[in-house]
Amino acid sequence: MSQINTMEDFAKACGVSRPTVSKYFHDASSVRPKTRAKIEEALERYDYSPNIYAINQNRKLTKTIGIVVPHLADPFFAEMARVIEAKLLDAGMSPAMYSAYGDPRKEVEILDGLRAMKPAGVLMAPLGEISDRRALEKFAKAVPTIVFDSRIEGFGEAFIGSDNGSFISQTVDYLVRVAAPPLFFDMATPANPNAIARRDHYVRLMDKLGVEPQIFSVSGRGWKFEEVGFRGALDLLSQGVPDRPVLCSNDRLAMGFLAAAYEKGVRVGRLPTDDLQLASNDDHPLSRYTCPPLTTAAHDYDAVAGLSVRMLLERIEQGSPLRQYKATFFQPRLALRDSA
Amino acid sequence: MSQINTMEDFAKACGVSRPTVSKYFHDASSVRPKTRAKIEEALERYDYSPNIYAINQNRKLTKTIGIVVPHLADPFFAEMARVIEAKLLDAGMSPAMYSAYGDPRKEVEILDGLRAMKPAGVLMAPLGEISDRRALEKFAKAVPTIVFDSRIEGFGEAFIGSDNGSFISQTVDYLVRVAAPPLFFDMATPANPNAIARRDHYVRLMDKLGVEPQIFSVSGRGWKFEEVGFRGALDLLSQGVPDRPVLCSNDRLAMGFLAAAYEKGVRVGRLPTDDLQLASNDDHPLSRYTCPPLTTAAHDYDAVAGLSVRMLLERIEQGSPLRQYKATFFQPRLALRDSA
DNA sequence: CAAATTTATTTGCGCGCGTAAAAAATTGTT
DNA sequence: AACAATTTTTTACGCGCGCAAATAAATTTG
Repeated sequence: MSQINTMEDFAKACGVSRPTVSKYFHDASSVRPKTRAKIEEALERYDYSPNIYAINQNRKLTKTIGIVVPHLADPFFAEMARVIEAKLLDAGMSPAMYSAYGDPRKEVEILDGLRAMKPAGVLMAPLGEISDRRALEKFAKAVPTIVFDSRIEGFGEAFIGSDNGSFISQTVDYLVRVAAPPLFFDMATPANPNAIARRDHYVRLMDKLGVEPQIFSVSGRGWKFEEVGFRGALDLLSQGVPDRPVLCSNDRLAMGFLAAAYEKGVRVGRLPTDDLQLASNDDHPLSRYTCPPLTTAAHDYDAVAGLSVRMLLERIEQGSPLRQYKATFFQPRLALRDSA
Repeated sequence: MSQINTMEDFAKACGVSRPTVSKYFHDASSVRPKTRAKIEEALERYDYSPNIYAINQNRKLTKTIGIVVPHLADPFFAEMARVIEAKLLDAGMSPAMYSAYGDPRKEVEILDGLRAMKPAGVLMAPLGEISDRRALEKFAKAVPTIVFDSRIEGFGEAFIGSDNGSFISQTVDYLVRVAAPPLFFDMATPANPNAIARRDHYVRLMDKLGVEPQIFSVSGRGWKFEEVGFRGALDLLSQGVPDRPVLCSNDRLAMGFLAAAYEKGVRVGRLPTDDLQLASNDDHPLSRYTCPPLTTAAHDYDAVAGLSVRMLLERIEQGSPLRQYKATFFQPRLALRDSA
């Protein structure tokens, strides 16, 4: 045998029949140990690997799992995608990662491309308000889809995310204890449903406390949150230092805020000598290394990723859509650091 | 026609023959405008798309281009991958992104998987010293590979990156002008070839200046550079504030350093009232938002990504390996901010 | 050791499309 | 209108493997 190109060739080289080799590649433990040894021995010598295109053409169920996030250059989603990918690999699946990079048209293109790949399932965090809802729903009808982080009603067979209400109530409660009801700092027109929910919860919480909600909303679009936070904080601080703590909708805005405060000479921190207390949400991977380190409410990355993967795999194994839509919200954990 | 599943079905629905439809999908402009109109009209009504597995099985040359980076959760590589992906999409290719997440075994697995996909080519930033050199070289022999950012000798048909010497000489030169020859702060055993080159250049430069090189190397492995920088700086600063500026090998280490300085009450900045000047390299996406904003040498992200893509596409079109290995190094640009 | 059971082999069809060659139809040219 | 040049159709084979049914061999059981 000069050159091993097909499974036929390879089977001959092992002294085993082709269907048996096929079975082996589908599930190595499904053939007798002796046969398996023969195959794996030949595998060493010839480094043959089956043609994935021929395989996937004939299998109705691919081993591919799509991971779709709104923006991979956002460390939160990068970290999320990393954890999910690792868990999928552990389960023997082939993850394929895609990022819409903030563009809803790109999001649809990704789904189109994904559908052509006949994936076993998809784990997706949609862009949010700006997503093409109809396209997403149509996709989820054709491909088992579990949604994480950003919920869109009517899309996907299940949702796994974090409890925005709890984010806000934990951070607000802490700030109230150590200082006063905070000013809420966010983007005026956020695409992300979590951002919207957080603002709503803030208002509700202030109402409950009998305090007038005070919101500073920064205009701006896209995913340059640090820049938005920076501009907004510059604007806010030029009107004087707030007489109460500031709660940022998310850590990336808070980082921009910190940069602006630094530039303005406003000392952020929890000590009596500091000018302003600042808290935030998400526990962005870098929030421990800001100056000062951010007090923030932390996502349970691993729990969200873990349950998302488990639910998708169950759904796939089961072979039929989940009986009913189920939304799971994990509780954040307060990460007390020095900014508030 | 109840359901359009195959190209055969679709061709019938257009009133065109199957080979013509096939030709259309390969190159839409290769069929007569009238025929093209017929096909595109039917495309609207039936939203058929050819089976990618069947296509790729029969084509020797896939349109897939692999993008492989050492760690996607590092904003530098996330940004790099984003730009490269966009450029590939513009060129009509299908990018597939992979991250080794710092693990050399994973890097090899990615390449194995990639080879099975018969990609037209691959753009790769290898892990560096810890990479399985032999596996990489073997891969590059089978698949057109252009290497970017981290150079490994003997691997790939070309290299595009940034000029480490120029990084160091620009930052050092600036620090010498405004203060004094800097202390160099880096990781003791970096995997990345750029880190090694930067330290070498620093030593050479100090020699040229007739100054004793002073290096503070932090032990630590992996990709948690902020943490390493933080620990190292805590250690360094506990011995007293250096009497000269500090130059960090890269921005992520510098961010950790800044956090440590903040904790220690050491004021970093360029003003006379500050205690320490700190400069760095890379122009990490967040380095403008640190406190103080980092003075750093900036990669030309777009130039590196652009040339990498162009060279790979040329190589693919040409159909044969590049006549000779060519390494291109772009000049960094000094980003003067407030940390030094 | 024979029977029952598990596992492997043989055979052969089908997946959806690429592609080549020859024949037919369409278009452009004089 | 007649011819040449281009484009499309027809026909038919091949890609590498999944998968199913029948048969044969190996293993386990009594």
